[in-house]
Amino acid sequence: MASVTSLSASLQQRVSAALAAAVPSAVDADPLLRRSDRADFQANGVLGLAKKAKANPRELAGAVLDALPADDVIAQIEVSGPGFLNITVSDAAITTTLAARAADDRLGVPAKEHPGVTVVDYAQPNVAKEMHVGHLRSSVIGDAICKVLEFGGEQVVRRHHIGDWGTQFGMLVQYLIEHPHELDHTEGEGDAGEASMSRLDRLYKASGALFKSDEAFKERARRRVVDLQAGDPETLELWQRFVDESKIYFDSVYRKLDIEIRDEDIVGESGYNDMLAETCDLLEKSGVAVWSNGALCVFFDDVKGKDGEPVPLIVRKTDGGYGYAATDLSAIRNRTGALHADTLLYVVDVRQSLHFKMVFETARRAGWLTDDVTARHLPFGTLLGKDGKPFKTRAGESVKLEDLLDEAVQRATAVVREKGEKIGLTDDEIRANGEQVGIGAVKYADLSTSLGRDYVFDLDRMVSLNGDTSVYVQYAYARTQSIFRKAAADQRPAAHPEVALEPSERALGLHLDAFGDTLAEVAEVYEPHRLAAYLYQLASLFTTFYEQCPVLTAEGGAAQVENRLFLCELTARTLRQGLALLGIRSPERL
RNA sequence: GCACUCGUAGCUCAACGGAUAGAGCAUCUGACUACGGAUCAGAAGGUUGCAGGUUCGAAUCCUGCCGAGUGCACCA
Repeated sequence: MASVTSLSASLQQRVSAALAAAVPSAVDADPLLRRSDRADFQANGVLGLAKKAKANPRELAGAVLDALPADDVIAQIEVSGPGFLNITVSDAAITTTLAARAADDRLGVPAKEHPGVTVVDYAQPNVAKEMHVGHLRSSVIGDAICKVLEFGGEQVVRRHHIGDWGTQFGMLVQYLIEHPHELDHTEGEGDAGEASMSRLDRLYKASGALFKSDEAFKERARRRVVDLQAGDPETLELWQRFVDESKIYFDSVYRKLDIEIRDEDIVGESGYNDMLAETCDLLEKSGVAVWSNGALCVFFDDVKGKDGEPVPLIVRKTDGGYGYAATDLSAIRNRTGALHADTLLYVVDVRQSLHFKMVFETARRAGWLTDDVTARHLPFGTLLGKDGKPFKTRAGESVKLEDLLDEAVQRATAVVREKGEKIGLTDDEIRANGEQVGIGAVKYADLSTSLGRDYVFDLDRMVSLNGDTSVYVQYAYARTQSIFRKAAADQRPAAHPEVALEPSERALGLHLDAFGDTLAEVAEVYEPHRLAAYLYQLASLFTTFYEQCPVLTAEGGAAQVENRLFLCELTARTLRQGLALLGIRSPERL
């Protein structure tokens, strides 16, 4: 259980010290150490420093070089170009560092000594409604962020802010009262989630139609909303049936998506009902919110509408009802208060940016967000079809999430089967692989592009199993396992620092060493696509190594065989761990 | 109208102020009795929307244009 300092990090420290030795005023100067295509690493920091110290950059670089002698770790160091330092590390240093990683079950990745509490708000489907592609991104990205943060030692509280409250429940409950058996389960129904959804959908549509056509029903539905908000027990009980029924459905979709949603983490909009009145009260008394046209509002200097008039955040509506801002603000109070969060993350559609900006600002004015608390909206873009327009069915409806997942799995299974039969997989294995590959492909496509942008959802491409896809990464893992199955009993992984490394081994090794640094970066900026890029690169470096360096039949003798097996093993563990953090499985045979 | 986001290879996307802007797909050329080729090696492909500015150095920072998307009082 020992964390390992990466070669990059230790070089960073040493170059920094050398900079300080050369220029005493540069105690905290950043050496700007980066990977390089001209050596293993390059330090760019000398240039800026030379400017400040009014020194000749190349001379200064020379002075830094003198303060940084070659040793066990640094095989070579030279001044290049206008004043870059190119650094090459020794083979032995690479192998030794990797051996330390292999000896740790966390691959040498440190966990925070003083973890904070981060509340992540993600995966927020709506009760009584079908889940569509829009729910995919929040769920997949949120899940990956939670896992990466948790791995880094952070205490993560998941919150699924489901849409379980609002005026539409008046209509639904009233309809259920008048048609009491519409949510009853029938004997021997197949897919429980699907059955639940079809009941809810039927009821939603029927009640909606009645609401439009029947004035008397409309009126009864309105009165039912009042009962619901007043906490009438019978009404609440029926409302709860909708929530419970929906959870059966959510559960089945999330199981398919291979994302764990725990019941205690589902705290929907209704979960903050008890706080709404007080939230408004506090805002009004503190003067943060004021009454305008009968609504309780918060105004901002820089938020104006089309007519140039200021547009407020409405916490309480003219009819006395609470807007969703009241709910979001109450949730913040709960999260910073009762949950002691010091970071709040919201994995929510980019279209709600302005809303969150206003909510956070309001919370700051009210003192519910202090300087010690970070609140961040992590906005994701819209899914587009191949035509560059929002992803819809031909009929112009939003695509059901389940249909999309089913199709991905179906296509993946077809491809997996073709290969699987050649290598003798059973039918069950093929089916399992099809799910892991298909779902992985969908998740990877979502996680490999930067968050904020819209991205084109092209099932053909992501299940085509070529190029920058999860399957390529999964396949690299399967190959490592294949080597181990093939290895003789006396061929075991073992690090041999004395064995010289081929170029492709060095490249693989240096990249393996960067796993922890990459995770730290991802956790800091909340950008899972950096991890996806890292894993793709790792898989790519591995296949090059695999091609160029025979493992079991290495010519350098037993020590080289062991050392290469050792590289394979560390690669396998790193790939598997990295994919797991993205919520993607690693089949053993593919 | 105002605000936010974004314009990078034919297409889909990367790039923490650093050297020659990188991947994948598609195209072209090579390599298969294989530690399982779902692979690899290589080629070609760019005025980073345009114009200024800051800097030793800009896709990245600043300003102005052009273009696209999204949002803008009681739905969440």
